[in-house]
Amino acid sequence: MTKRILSSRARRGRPQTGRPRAPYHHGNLREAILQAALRLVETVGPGGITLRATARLAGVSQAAPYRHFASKEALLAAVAEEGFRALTAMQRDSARHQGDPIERFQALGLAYIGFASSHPSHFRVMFAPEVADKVAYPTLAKAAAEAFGLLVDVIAECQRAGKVKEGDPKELALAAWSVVHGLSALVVDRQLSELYPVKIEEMARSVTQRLLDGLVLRP
Amino acid sequence: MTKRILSSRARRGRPQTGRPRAPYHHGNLREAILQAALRLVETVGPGGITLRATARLAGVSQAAPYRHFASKEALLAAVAEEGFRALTAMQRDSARHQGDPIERFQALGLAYIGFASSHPSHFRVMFAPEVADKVAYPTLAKAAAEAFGLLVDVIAECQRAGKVKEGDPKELALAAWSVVHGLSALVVDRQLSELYPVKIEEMARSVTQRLLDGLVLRP
DNA sequence: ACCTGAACACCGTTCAAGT
DNA sequence: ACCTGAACACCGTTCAAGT
Repeated sequence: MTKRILSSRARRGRPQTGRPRAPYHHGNLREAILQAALRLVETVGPGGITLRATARLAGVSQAAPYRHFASKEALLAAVAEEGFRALTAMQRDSARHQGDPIERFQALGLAYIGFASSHPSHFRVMFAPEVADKVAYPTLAKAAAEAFGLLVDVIAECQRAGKVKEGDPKELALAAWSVVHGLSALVVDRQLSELYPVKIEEMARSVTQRLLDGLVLRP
Repeated sequence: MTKRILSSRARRGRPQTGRPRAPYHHGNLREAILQAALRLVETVGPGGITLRATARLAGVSQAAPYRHFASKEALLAAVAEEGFRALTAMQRDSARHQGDPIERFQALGLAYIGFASSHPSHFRVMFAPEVADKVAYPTLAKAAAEAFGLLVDVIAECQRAGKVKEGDPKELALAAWSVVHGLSALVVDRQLSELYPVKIEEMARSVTQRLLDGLVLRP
């Protein structure tokens, strides 16, 4: 407790004598606050990300974030948006190296679960109730839709190549999203720790395989 | 704000003159607090369930809950446990009426998604990070394991009836759990509102069908 | 034995005031 | 135009004191 006061005081206090102060945060305070929030998510978890702690970490007063974010919710929405961007990038990257569309499809799923298990707190913020209102956060909605779009596209590709059953690719993508999201959520929420003590990657492969067994066209 | 103060004061104030006070909460305060928390979860959502509000609703002082719950986390764990019990009951009930094991299997999945979509806040508490530590809450872990056990049992039944592929029923159950949990989580976290505007039940059927296509034995 | 009141260190948010 | 300080109404948690 005492420790916390001291450290926060120290961090947010006036700059140490000798070091000149940054020029009143030359315009990119929004970015600095967002970066601070992203750092907090990774270090202290979703519960520890408070507006005041973020401001402290960014070296500004507790009221300063309100110049750039309407509320804590809006800050969380920005954090979530960054998460969807990172997820999309990871997925795109892992699919790029696969020649076969079925393998690209599986790579997307594995990358999704990989992102979730390596960034559990960030993943949780992406699906937190606070940011569920997509109408209020259209750029977040767009970032989320882009990740989903990757799946739909690859499934359509598989169908064109005659490797996956016919049907609305969006519906198939929803089934696929449900499995990988489900496993990710169970891992992130630590529901599987004792129930089934195998390695995550192994589970991911087995679970996506079960799904593929249902989607793949058998000659 | 003023409204909130008044209403909380009114609720937690001394009993109105005329009505005799209950006999110092004759021993079932734990139960009363738990019930208050369950009511709060349904009415104000997971974010609104605070220890102080729960105490107010139960008509006791803010410190009273600590006699029965070690922390807010412990209260949430009790709420989550109740949730798993209710889920198990709903699932058991919906499967009871099905003759065919495959249909029982599908009924379990539909009941899971049904529970999640009709009690989204409760569902969220059941998988909240605060209660993820199963070692700290063994009775919660047991309640959660019981729900999973239903799935494993039905899958084993399907296998015995020669209707589902061979394999570790736990592994198959994990795949099944992932799909229904995934869809439930996406629904609860309102990820599907615009992406795919069909009714939840329809999605549930389609998604579980996709899974079955992968598990069912084809002659 | 069980509960209350008051206190402490936090929050999110607002708003007048400073540069 | 952008940020700070102080304030307000909340929290979770602790602890001496009451019945």
